Amino acid sequence: MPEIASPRGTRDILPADQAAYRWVLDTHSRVAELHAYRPVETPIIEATELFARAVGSDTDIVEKQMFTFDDRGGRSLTLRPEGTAGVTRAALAARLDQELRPLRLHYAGPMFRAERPQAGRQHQFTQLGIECIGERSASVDAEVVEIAWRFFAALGLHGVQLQVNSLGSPEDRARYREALVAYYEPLRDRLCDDCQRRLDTNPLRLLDCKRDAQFAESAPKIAASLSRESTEFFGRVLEILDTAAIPVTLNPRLVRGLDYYTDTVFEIWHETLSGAQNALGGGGRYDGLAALLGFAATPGCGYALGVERTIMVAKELGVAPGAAAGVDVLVASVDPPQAAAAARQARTLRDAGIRTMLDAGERRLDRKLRSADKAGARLAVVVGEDEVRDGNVTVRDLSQHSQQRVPEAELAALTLRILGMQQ
RNA sequence: GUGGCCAUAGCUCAGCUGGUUAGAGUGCCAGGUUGUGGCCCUGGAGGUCGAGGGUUCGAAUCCCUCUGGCCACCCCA
Repeated sequence: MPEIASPRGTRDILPADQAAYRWVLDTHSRVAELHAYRPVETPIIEATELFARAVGSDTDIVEKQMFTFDDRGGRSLTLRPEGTAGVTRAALAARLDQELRPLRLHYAGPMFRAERPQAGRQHQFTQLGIECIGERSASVDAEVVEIAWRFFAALGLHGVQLQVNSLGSPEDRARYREALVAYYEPLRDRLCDDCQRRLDTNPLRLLDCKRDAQFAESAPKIAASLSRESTEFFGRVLEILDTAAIPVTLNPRLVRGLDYYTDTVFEIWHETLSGAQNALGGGGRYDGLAALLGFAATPGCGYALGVERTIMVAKELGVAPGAAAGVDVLVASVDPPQAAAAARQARTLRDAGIRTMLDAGERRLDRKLRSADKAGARLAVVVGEDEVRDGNVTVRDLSQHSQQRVPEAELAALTLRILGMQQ
């Protein structure tokens, strides 16, 4: 019988990988909370309708990338492909925006998309992000971009590049859409199959088609379709970012894949990611989202970043932490009769808050010490016949090659002192 | 979803044009040391050669299907 493997496009996050994940997640929580964002968690499954309405039924995500199934009552559920729709639903359903406005939230967790997997693209991946809900202001947009920027700075990730654009209001987008259709319609026969379809379903996406890039060059620019309000709004966002010394690249062709975006949109790119998946994340303003979900119109702005891609880049740059030792002290018995005594010493150390591994098996002492090394323990406590007879323990410093025998009553205090921990 | 490359011990890989019981390094376990690690020596375990089917006297090797990984496209995290 063949062994059971993890499903296609999924990965186990094994102990050796945990340090890097925690580093990224903890750093993000810290940076977000430094900006007064509070943590929130939402279900991994949501009503399919949530994403159909929020993300847009003509988007790739909803068209072909969702894991959707019926529950026993025949209701259609979907494994969340992104976080903003769920967080917005949760916040507005709980009326949190009526307690505090704007509402600042951060989150992290697994997301699911059924694309063909490859490096940096999995069926299940981890995303973290923030949402600022309830205020339309340039200052909020700049804050959101700045938090992303500061997050990567906190990780020591150099070389991130901010791509920024404005899509304007829904009306602006509609106008721009018309302009694009008017421009592309005469060219229809010369467009690729995908683009011919996009022309009818989602003309904005024509812009980032690589095959038809030649036409995009002279296509109408979105800036020309922006209302005065949106133009000024975007101008203020850029101004604040400039004041904050956050370098941005204006990219008029940047069109985010999700329908709910309005006005400011941005992506974060890194050159070390292979060309196809060069985005660490992206975000923007979504003033129309709440209404799409059936709530009172409520503006919002946020971003989402890929944890696995961030770790890939961090490893590439050599700034990711390696596997962390999971133990401080190994307590080893010498012969079987000392097993109980060794267990007692281990309990003493654990009561003092020291990560302690007990090895009271029947292996030879030298093998036990070898394991202690491998596990990354800094100290070994040897419990043999003599120690038990005299009420002592031998405390060996594995890096100093030195050891001392002390009364067992002093074990915890001595260990804490050597480890540099507070009593 | 479309196209291409790939799949041999836990890991990194050998295995010539199909020919007996599939190898190495490393890791793991044990012995060398009546109780002291990172080195060394010796031995051992570990593979239905990704899975299933086919061709053949004979398949890790050739063919088909499936599964999975990688790459490109699409798009994004």
